[in-house]
Amino acid sequence: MAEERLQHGTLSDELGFLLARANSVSLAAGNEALAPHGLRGRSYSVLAVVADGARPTQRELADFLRLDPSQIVAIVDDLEGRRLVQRRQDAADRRARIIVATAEGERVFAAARESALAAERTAHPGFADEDRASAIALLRTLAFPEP
Amino acid sequence: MAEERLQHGTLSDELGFLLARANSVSLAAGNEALAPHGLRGRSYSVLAVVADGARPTQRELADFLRLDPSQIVAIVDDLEGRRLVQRRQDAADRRARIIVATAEGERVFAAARESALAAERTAHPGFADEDRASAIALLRTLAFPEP
DNA sequence: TATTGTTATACTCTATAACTATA
DNA sequence: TATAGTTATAGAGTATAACAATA
Repeated sequence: MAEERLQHGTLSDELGFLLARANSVSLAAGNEALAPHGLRGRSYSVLAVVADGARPTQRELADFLRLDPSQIVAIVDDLEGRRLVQRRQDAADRRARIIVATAEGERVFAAARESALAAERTAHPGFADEDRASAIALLRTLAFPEP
Repeated sequence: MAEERLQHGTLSDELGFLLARANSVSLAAGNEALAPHGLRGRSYSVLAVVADGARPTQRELADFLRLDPSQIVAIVDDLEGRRLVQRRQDAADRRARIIVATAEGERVFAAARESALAAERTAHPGFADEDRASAIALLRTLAFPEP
């Protein structure tokens, strides 16, 4: 197969390319696993933060997930329309909306998370459990670079 | 800042989320660095494979970069229009087009690669050189999962 | 003045299907 | 029948600017 021949080129030494390809593999598997729950990668991420009880504002979600605030509006509109999350007024700052999960939102998230983690394992076989912790630590340094 | 508080949630244990965020950080820095060369992440990747002398067909590029064949058409059209690559007939299979770099394409790639690697370093500070080799190895297993 | 959420818009990327020419 | 490249189209994701309410 051609892939093997091309794998030894200069691109395979670039973080950017490897991250893009690994993300593509992961996202394809993730979207497929999340579809039965009516979610995609982005809406799953929003629901995950909210179901965690973090009570984030939309702005905090945008910063954390690296999505534009206007994208958060659309995602929260969708999730709210399906009664999975609610917008609450922030008592301290009346401009801000705090997003919380409904009981149904927590149930959907718990089921979706099972599917997502299973998909992660099948999408990345040969990725041993003992590697996982160090891999997560490494990816955190790439995902949250220190200024 | 809110980011620190949210960083301890369940999402930060998921490969998919960390890959998506790391890729977002990397891509933003990469696109900015490549813009002066008239390239973006995807066209840079195509040019990189071709400038390597790999002589891939468009189908091989699609598989390797995980882009749809129709996307390769558009990217090669763009690069060919700017005289950075050429389409060649494959003598063995007249359906296939082999993509090769022009001398100008090799020059543009060499300059772009300098910018891309520099951007990689600034986008991911605290990512020590001694870590890099093992990180690359790890990301390869995520980017090219064994079937 | 600056920030939060919102609306609007344009552009890029992704996914699919169909067509042609070759195998 | 199947594959390589191409065209077309729709949907998802990204980026920017402007606005009202509030700080």
